[in-house]
Amino acid sequence: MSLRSQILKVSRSILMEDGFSSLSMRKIAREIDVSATSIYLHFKNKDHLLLTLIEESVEELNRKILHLAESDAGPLEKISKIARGYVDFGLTQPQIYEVIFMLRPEEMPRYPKEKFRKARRGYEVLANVIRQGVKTEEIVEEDPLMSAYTIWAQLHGVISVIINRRLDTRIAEGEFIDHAIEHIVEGFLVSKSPAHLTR
Amino acid sequence: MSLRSQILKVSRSILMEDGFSSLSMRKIAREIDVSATSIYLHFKNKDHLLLTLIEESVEELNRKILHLAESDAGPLEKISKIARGYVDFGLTQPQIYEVIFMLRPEEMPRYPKEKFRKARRGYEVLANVIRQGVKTEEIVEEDPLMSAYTIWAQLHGVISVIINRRLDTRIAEGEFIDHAIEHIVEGFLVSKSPAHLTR
DNA sequence: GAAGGTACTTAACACTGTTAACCTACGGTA
DNA sequence: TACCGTAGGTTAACAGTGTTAAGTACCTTC
Repeated sequence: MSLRSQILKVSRSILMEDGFSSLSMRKIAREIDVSATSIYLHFKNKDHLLLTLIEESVEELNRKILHLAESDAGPLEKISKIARGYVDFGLTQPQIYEVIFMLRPEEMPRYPKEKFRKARRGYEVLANVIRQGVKTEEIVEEDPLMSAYTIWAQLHGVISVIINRRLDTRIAEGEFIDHAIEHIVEGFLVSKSPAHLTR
Repeated sequence: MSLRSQILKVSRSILMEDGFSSLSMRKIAREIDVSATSIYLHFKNKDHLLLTLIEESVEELNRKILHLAESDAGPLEKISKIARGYVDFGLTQPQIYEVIFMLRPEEMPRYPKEKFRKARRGYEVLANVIRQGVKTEEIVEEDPLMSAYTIWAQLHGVISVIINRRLDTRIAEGEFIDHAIEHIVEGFLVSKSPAHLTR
């Protein structure tokens, strides 16, 4: 097992167990029993290490979303499924999700910016599902990309609130997620369908 | 001017100009021309300093939301106005908003937890506007608190996406905000109103 | 066997939050 | 007036952080 992949593995486990704030170069090195500076032989700096970690997770997430989009359900159901899949990913891997979202592209060197575009594929898929629904006239929406983005932003809000423990204790987490997804998906559809209903 | 209020003032300006990551105790002290340890005579630690900073901003935000809720508009319009007011706050004071949302209550000592409840007043106000709309039968919603929370989470997502510069370059920021707010508010209403329409 | 490169090390720099110990000037009291 | 305590600072230090420069072993190729 190469040192590079050991670094990634250990980083991931520290992230999972102790969270982002206690992930340090020296701690990673200590757990592999190697000097901290060795990490710099395999990664330019800490940000690039995190970026690599992110890339793997984003690819996993994209595969998951693509899989959900390829199921033979109607567009509406697909959107619901994708929404739930996205929320699930965020909640089962909160530390990874946190890092994905916390890392700032503009604070990074030039070329990794390209890599951030990979993360966009997720809502390209969502936009395509919406376009598909527009074709079959199940959805009325003049700007699918904008809608995909809006849905995604709202889902991010839901995940973020839960991860950051800002959810009111009076509100049950599961119920909140259900309510929010229903709200996001239905809302986006029905808001465009008065013409549809009055037909 | 007391040292305590000088610390708060300088902290706020560093936060505004250089962002959260470059706000350090030594930097604050340097700008006031005082030793770094002096800060600890007025604040228990960095978290408590940030907490004080947050408290002031949260109170400002609450006043703003309360003011919008007290205008003599209909419940629907009020919800839109509150939504826009909240987004405006997040976008005009991104560093403050970031700190408000990044600071983790569970990583803080016991008593400041109480202070985090202040932040909740914002959606208590929103929940009351919804309840008011339910009374006048302009809104159909069986769980106003849950809805207020859902709206708030979604708005947070919108702000968060913009602040973290995750907005696709193909999408105009202003349009995105309009679309999202419309989506959040309309969606939440219309999704409950098929019974209303088919009456 | 000498040269060169690869993969690592140690030492160091400039930061970070935070604590302990010390100092000093002011106010109240014996 | 002399003492004492406290309020409000100070300096020195600890343990941690990311990162860089220089040095060292070993392995391959000429």
